[in-house]
Amino acid sequence: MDKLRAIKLFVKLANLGSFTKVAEQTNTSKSLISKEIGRLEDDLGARLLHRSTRNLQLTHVGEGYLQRAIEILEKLDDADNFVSDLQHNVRGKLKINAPMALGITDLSVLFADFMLENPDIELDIHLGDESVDLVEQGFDLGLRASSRAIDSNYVGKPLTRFTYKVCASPEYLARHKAINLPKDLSEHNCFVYSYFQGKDVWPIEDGVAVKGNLKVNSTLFMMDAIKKGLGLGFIPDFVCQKMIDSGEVVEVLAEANKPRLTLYALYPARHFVPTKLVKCIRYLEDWFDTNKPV
Amino acid sequence: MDKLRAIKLFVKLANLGSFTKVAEQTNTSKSLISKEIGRLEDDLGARLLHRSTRNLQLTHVGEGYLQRAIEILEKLDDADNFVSDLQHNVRGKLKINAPMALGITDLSVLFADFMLENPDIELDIHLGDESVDLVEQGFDLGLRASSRAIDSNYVGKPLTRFTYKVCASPEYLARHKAINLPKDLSEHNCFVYSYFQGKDVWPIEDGVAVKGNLKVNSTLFMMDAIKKGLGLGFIPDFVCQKMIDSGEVVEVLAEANKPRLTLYALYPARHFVPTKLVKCIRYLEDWFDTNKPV
DNA sequence: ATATACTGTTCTCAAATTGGAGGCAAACTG
DNA sequence: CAGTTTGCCTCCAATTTGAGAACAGTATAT
Repeated sequence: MDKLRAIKLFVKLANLGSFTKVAEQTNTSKSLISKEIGRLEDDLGARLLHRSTRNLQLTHVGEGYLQRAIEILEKLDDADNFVSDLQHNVRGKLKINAPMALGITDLSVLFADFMLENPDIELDIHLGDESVDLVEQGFDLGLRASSRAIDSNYVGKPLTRFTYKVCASPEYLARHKAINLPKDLSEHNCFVYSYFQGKDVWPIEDGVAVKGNLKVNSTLFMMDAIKKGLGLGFIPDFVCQKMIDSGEVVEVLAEANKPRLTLYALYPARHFVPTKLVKCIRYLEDWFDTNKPV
Repeated sequence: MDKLRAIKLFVKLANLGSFTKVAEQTNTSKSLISKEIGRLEDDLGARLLHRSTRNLQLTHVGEGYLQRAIEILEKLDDADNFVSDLQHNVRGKLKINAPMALGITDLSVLFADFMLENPDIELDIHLGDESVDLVEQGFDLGLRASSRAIDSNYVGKPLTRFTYKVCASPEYLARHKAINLPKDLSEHNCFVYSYFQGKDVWPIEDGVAVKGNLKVNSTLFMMDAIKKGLGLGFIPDFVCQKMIDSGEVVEVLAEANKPRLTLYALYPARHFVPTKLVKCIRYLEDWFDTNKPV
């Protein structure tokens, strides 16, 4: 028995004061209403209203139950609306995880733009390179750079493709041995990004073991050290491209085989993606389409 | 779809953290739980929890919905308990309607006894001969004297049978014409009970038109006038019997055909009679069984 | 009075929904 | 790398369901 519907019908019946009218208003039959109210009364073990063919009268019990029933239905509506709001409204929090490695550069601009366009969406951005489980940590969205396919529990929308470049300042190159082959790097001061998975091995060609006197978890910090001519860095192109273009730093080993990664927008579950999240993801896609014609 | 059960299962699921455990605890199957939760999610249009084979995690939405769901279930329990209390507790008010005609005599004793035995029941007794609709006026119980069957909307428990007697004082009879046949009454001073349905016709044999100089809505008052030898009265036997036995008044036309009435305890609906009402009705039956061996 | 219209309930029966069993792929465990 | 456990899915029998008609009763109109 669908108690909820019975309660709804009971409230309606109490308002309209007629089984027939309730049936008409709900496009059902009199018999249904009669049965359903009867079932509810059976379930409660009490009579809710006295019926004479021409008159309906709430019982003492019915009186009290009606009041409570109304409250219950209100609370239910409330709960439904809560869900619906969270689902369809472009409002509320959006908890996002992005790797520090690329968070500081373009993403800051990107999300600033997004927030301008969607003032009702509250962003809660966690930058960090630890591999976190989105669901476990309650993230709505995660950005991941990956060369391989995506974990099947998540949907991964590819946003852009990027690669890494080995950068150094012109001064550094002038003052040190020439770098013609990947293995030449082992004799240079190669900065290491703290959370880089391969740690002391740069994924150039088959991988090159490197060492250096700076380890830091910020590519921008690293870029500054490179610009000062202190050493070499293995830097994502979206971080270093502008400086290469301006001549501040120079790319070496441009021809060497380096991984081409894809930046994914990762989000859990495939059904019922909240619209605010959909909006955000779409924004990400658009932004990378227009601002990053790699 | 039984949304309520789905909600209950969802709450249980959120607590136990496992579809399988919920199935075990509810003696149902995994598939049911899965289906039901799925249905709820469909209905809400949102995912309530992320499931990976080894881990359940409430969604943002699910988190909020859970909270509300718990409140809803509490309110529902509350409503059920309210009904149950009102239904089963031997406490609370009992609104009773009884005809004035017989209310003043035995009923006062009867209900006094009843209240002694049931101190938790509050009686609200309305004496009156106007024919009131029990349900409309919110009465739980009505006492009715009737010769015919009972209105089908009510259940009528017969309590006792009684009849009427034509009474006069010995003095009155000595000072007036003899009364041998019903029609002789028309030449006597016959008191009329105000609310008596037949008004000026006493239902003796085929009915006898009478007239008199007293009209009152209390048989006790009338009895006093009779005892003083002022006239004749058509009096229920439970009012006059004792005085007849003691010789204070005398019955005339004892052989004439007078209506035999039944006193009914009338109450609405045959299902789900509140226990306090059941108790009261049973008390009435017992009382009349033992105290009134007519 | 008699007829009429309208009430809520009951009955029947076809149709929809249901829930359990078993199999499934996935994924955490050791 | 098995092995176990998880949630999900498909299929089918069984139950439940609800519309419609017939019903019993009553108020209103004639």
